[in-house]
Amino acid sequence: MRYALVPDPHGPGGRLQPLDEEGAPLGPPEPAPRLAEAVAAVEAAHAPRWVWPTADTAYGPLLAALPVRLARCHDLRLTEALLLGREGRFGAPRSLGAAWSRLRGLPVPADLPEGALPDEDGLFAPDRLQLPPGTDQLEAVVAVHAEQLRRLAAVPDAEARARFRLLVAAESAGALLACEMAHDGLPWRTDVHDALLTELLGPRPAIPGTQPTKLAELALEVQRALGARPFNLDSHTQVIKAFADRGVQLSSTRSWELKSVDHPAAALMVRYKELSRLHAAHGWAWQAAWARGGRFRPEYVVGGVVTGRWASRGGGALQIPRTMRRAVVADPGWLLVVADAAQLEPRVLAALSGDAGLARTAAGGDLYAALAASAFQGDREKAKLGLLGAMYGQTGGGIGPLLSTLRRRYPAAMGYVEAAARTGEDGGVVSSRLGRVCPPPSADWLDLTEAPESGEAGGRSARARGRFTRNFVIQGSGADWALALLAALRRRLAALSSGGDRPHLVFFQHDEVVVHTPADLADAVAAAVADAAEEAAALVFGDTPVRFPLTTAVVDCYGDAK
DNA sequence: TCACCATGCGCC
DNA sequence: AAAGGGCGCATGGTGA
Repeated sequence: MRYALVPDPHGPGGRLQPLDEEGAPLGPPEPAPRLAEAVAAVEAAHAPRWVWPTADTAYGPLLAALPVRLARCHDLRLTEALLLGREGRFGAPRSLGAAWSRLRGLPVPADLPEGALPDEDGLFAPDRLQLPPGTDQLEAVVAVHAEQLRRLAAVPDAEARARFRLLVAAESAGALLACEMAHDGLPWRTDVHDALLTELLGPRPAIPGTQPTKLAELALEVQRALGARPFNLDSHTQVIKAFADRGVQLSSTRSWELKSVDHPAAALMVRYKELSRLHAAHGWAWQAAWARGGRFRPEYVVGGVVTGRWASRGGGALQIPRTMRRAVVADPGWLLVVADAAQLEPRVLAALSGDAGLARTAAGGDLYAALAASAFQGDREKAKLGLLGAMYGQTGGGIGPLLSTLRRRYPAAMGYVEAAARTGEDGGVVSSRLGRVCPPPSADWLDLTEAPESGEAGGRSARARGRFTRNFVIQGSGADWALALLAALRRRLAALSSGGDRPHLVFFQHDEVVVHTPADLADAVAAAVADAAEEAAALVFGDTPVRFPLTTAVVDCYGDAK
């Protein structure tokens, strides 16, 4: 059973309507003055698939008042985007209003900029959904949903259709989870974070915005070592000039270039940049903005990356420096289960391409070691560099011989990524395993000023797009697997409880999950993660000898995991 | 003054 | 000859 749900623009109410599996109404709209209660009752009775314009507008605001977590949903906006890509209309507006307008032959409104809310209390307002004035929101939800189900049924080839439906379901499960993680937050010990910052940067400046003492001292040391007048170390041009004045030519201030420079100021400069970045990106200002009340609450953007990876908005959730993970500490009586997929992308390549030889190296624990043993005389570093280079489209850096070896030993795997690259160079589109389609060539890829190179098809930008599509099939299919993992894990975690407390996912970063759990459930959670990983592999890749093992740690502190 | 771009670096 | 994918964010610098 399915249930359409729309919240009222203001207040705690909304409307529901039961639907059959084809999306046809099973009854009239049901007004719900207290939406959370009505939803909880329906969930208990039917556990339907909830259909709404977007999870962040319909589910997110409901969470505080909702006594249960909902099992399944169909997010119209995310599904619309997936369908549009598949139908060759990548990037067309995907709001409820846009989908409704296409259905009715009306002018299609452009999407609002991501994250731009009209105003605080306009969060659920119909205008955010871009519906034409006077349109009944519930009617639009029901109609667009039914149409999406028809479009899903129209995907040719039964296997591709089944996989694409899985993608739609997993993407929607991700939307539920993203709302829940934003609501629950990642445990963040402000005092530990403070101590860490103080240790590295000196005491917290009394006046916010002023430079911490250790940064100021380092700046002076750099200037002294260069015998320079005071200059702004945060300005590339001033730094390059200061070094040039001492006869050190820099083409940039990148740390790898500074590290290769033989001058005492260079090392100091590198240290300054490291600390300065920490201060700017994850210092006290960041803490005040994002990590108050013992929780870091980032906003995740499901499908925010074209490959299907998630993005985040505000707080740099997916770029927390490793050193800062020390501040992520489980609540008393709770633990963190940290699990990350070991060498996900090469395993994805092995499973996608069906390369029997590569699959053998991916049947056990350390893929790179197995690869090294069979093709690189045991040199693990070479094996890793070569395989990563093949997946990213790298050709320089002395990697040529490694690629030749791989091409000889693993022709199917290398052929797979090379075919994807050729498709991209020729202007075509490629898909992930579950059927997420990459964007077509855009103006970015068409550099008309580029000089055509003799005897070669396509120029620099064509090859750049080839590298993009080459990587898309891997990164996108890895994201498919991760979404399936999340959905499976979320379902398994919902079945666990200890004295009314439940484990919940608190962090997800491409191929890594963190579960915050009552301590006595930690082993059960670890087992659930392992089971979910296997389920994801079977769902996404079917019958494959490739294993997708996880490295799992049960810890008090995120910084202690691996 | 504001919007935008370039640089550089954190994560995968 | 050389040629590495995807992001978000802070800062300085530029031009309208």
